[in-house]
Amino acid sequence: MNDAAVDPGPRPTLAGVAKLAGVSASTASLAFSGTGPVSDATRERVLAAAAELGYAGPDPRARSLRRGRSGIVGAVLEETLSNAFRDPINVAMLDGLSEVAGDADNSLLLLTETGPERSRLVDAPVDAVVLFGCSVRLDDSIDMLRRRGIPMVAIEGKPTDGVLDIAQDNVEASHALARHLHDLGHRRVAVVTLELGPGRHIGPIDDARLASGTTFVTIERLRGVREVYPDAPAWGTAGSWVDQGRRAGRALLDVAPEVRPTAIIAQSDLLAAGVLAAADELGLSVPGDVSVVGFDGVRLDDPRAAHLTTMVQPAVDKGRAAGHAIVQLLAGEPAEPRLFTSRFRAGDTSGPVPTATVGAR
Amino acid sequence: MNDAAVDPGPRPTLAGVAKLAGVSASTASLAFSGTGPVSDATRERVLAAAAELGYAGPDPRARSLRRGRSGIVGAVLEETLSNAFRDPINVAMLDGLSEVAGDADNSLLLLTETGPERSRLVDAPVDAVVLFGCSVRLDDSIDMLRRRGIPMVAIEGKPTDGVLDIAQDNVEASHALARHLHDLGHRRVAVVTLELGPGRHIGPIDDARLASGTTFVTIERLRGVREVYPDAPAWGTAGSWVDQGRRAGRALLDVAPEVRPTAIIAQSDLLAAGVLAAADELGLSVPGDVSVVGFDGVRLDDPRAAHLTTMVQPAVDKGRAAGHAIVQLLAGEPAEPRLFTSRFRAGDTSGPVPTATVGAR
DNA sequence: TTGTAGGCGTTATCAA
DNA sequence: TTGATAACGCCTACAA
Repeated sequence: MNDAAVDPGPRPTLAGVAKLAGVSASTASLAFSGTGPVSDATRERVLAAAAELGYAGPDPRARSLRRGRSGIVGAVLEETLSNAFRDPINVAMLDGLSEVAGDADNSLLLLTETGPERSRLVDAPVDAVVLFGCSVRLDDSIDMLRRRGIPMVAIEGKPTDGVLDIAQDNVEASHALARHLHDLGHRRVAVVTLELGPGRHIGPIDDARLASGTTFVTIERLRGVREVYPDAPAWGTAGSWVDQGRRAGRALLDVAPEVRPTAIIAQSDLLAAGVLAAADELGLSVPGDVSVVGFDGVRLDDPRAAHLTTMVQPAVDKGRAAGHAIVQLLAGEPAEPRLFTSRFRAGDTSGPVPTATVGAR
Repeated sequence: MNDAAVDPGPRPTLAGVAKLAGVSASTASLAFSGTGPVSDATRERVLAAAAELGYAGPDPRARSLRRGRSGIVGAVLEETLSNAFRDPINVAMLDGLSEVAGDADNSLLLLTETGPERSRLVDAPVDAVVLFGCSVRLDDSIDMLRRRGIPMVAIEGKPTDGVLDIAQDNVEASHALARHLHDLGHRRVAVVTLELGPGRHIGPIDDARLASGTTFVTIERLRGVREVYPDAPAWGTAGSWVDQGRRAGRALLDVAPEVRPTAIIAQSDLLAAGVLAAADELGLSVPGDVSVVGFDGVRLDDPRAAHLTTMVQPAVDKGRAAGHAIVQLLAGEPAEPRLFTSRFRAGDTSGPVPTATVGAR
């Protein structure tokens, strides 16, 4: 009749299917959801009608309004994806979360709150949210979500009211690393930090800068070191990747031997790998001339960092714990905050302080 | 009056805010969306009422039903996140996509279709979908989405009806790599492939296995090599990570010199890095004893692979292109398929065939 | 500039 | 086992 075969017309709806099948919309709904009692004959008829109309099942948007659930968990990162995922530790946490969330039929929505622009976070149809390290910048959004009753979990975030905390013993673990070096006799020790926020300032961190820092994990890890080395100089990086560590390493190590640190504590394994590369380029032997320790305990492909002295943290478990917490909160059950502990792993990148620093080489 | 201060009661809605502000719901809606004419006084009143009730803005679920848009783009991967993100090439593509999608106010929903279980893909409130390499396994889901009129874009997928193709010159690029080795005199060349699907079979790939393979990119890249080396043996891996390449390298190289390949073509840079590690462990020099080439042109931290001979592909651009296509399709505009080309990059891991294979070492 | 009305597509509740 | 009814919370013509 009509030559406009191009326009498929309005998409079929459940109501349309029901009409064609000669049943009520509610019955058709039951036929699809599998919930509730429907005779086989009726179900067949509904499915046949659906096939005929090319109906692909209930519209997820309508369903989520009606049910009050979207099946989506927001994963909030404060970096671009390529920066965040450059470090395997983040991928591991996300993987653990994804596993548990997936088992509960939830998918992950990637939310990168990278700037101060109006955040997509508050406009996203999420049932719950996991914050991967959250800084002050997000406070407004967090407020909105709290008002909406959206359960929130933070992994290594600054403890915040109404946000369940999945924490890591960053202070103690960093303290332990520093202790390890102190026991080896090191007295001139420098720290290469993760991004301190806000902004991506690269270079020495003085007290004023530190006081204005926003990234909780960076501050905590530095604190742990300074419990042992109160005056340890800190070098801030733009984030956890090898290049940044290399750059920091060159800045810290390419100086006269008598002022050169005998050990460097990097706040991540990736940064440590960069420091090792820098030492290599400067002709310094590790741990002969300088000791290097990392943090995270991730598997690195770089052979130089294969046996890094580091603190191993249970990253996947942390992600899983966040997932479990979310699932519980969504079920209306209470969830407990968690504190994960790191384990010291001795490698071959740390050793006794060089006996004669001056003139050595 | 009531001692139940614990129950915040039902969440406030736009209607509630409107009532408190003494305006109609539609006016309140306008006050929030910013669209349309509202007097400043009224807006103030509405916002004040919202603040008083703790209303955090329109419910995204209701909004997406009403508007027919959720602001969500699905990113479909066929692996666990940690596997997918282990290779920087995937992260790069995702980053490009995220950039463009984000500019258009869309967020990415991570959908890992890792098994044959009922897919979450068809139940997710997505406006559009980007498939990262899609195999036959997804055909049913793709069908559903097509019926629903959800725009789909595939990056390096098997060309499929109704799915916009963002392609890569995999055959030609692999051909070029093989040609390069052929020109250097190599005649005994082996291939280390990406996962072939279905399943994660590791080991030699014979013709029957190849015929049952599902992963398009793997098949294409192998095809390109076989145009030059019709009989090149292929070793299948479980995926693109260094360990897999190392394992493949050991299997292929730890044999008598007279049958050992003089060159290995890895289908990714990560796999190539693994092959280099294996060669190193076996005491083989590169490219003295064996040449190794990769694919992708990603930046690797492993110093051994710093100057890998490879084909550089514009991964971020591919992700961006997918994003642009999605944005156009969502706007009802037509979008063109794209074909990206790779660029040969000579490194120091490929060289002339060893003159005396036998007895060398 | 504001209000009224209707519906986006489902599903929960209840009664038949 | 099925059907009628009523939301879920919002937005957008259109009328006032």
